[in-house]
Amino acid sequence: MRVQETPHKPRRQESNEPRWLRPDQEEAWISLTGVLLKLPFALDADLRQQAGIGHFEYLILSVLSERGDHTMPMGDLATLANSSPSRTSHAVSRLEAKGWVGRQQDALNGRFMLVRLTEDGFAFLQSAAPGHVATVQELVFDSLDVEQVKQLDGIAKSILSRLHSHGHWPPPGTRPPSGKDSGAASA
Amino acid sequence: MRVQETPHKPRRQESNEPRWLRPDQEEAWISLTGVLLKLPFALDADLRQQAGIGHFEYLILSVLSERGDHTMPMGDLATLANSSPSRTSHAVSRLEAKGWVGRQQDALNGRFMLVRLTEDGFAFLQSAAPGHVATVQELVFDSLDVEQVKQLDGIAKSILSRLHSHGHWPPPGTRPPSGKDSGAASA
DNA sequence: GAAGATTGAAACGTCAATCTTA
DNA sequence: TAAGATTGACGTTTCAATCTTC
Repeated sequence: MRVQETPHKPRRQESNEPRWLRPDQEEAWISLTGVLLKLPFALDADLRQQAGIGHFEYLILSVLSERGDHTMPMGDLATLANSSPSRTSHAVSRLEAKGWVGRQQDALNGRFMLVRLTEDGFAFLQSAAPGHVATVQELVFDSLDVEQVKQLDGIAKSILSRLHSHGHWPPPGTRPPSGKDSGAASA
Repeated sequence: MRVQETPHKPRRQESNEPRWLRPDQEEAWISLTGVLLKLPFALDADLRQQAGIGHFEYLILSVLSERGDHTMPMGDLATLANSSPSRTSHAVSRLEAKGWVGRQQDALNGRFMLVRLTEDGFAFLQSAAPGHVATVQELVFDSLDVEQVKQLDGIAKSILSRLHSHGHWPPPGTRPPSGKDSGAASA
């Protein structure tokens, strides 16, 4: 960003005046951009090295593991993993090839595809989790005090809320989540 | 995420006890993960639709435009764009194909490759900037008060600082930035 | 026909290997 | 031989088109 493209708050656009960023917003935006580009890379690299799996695939296993029966319909999985149906389906295919998840049609409604975490998948997750949690602690939380953690949560939730209400999410091809699960994977 | 893989703060690892996340950290982490996955997608999609260019390529043009001569060595560009030399080189090639940047060897030291924003590239940037800035305002800053902007900047800078000091950045193949430009693209 | 999910091709990012200049 | 940069192959993500079930 350097979002304002600042070189010149150029000649105002003839028609309607653009709203440039305030200096403090500008600075925060540059910092945020750094996090947006670097942190996912670091998480991915670390996880891939420690566990041979990407951040997003890990997230899928993690989401599944939180269900009592370790099973969830594809669409809900996509929503909770903050992703598109397509991306989720591809990732599930990869995980299936490793034997860590299985697919089966929903017996009650054949349109739903149920994704299930296998025992091997669960065992893998258990082995990978401590290392990943340690990395998250080290990279994100060790440097934040209790107050900042609360602030971070509030700020992130504000942004996510805007994203949804202004139609920048979800991506095309997504169905409205079933039940009360709207918005962020926030619980 | 759901980083703790919470299903079970399982039997503690035999050797050394993993540090799970506190509940407030857990919640903040889920929120942050949502931002990490959704915001870049939204920025990319919006920019690609409004201007036919990706977020990262836009960032490159933007960084170049801030130099008085609209020119910068490849390595510095990579650092300021929060990226790897390889990714930056690929992106510059794409921009070059569009005629928006040019490459030329540094006359004084032939190892450096100077990247220059062309007039067409600058004109494009000027046309794309207002729309992009408006999106950033809408998605990120419209919902944050002055206090939160300051908090966000502090939190992001803390995370970036950790990333660097713990060796999770920069990516392999990067040279130490020239001069005082270490760390985040923070100004 | 609409909802849910998948597929394949194209675009992008990463990694390791290579090339060039100093 | 080291620094800076590039290249190509490979893996992942996106987008649009398709398939299946209701």
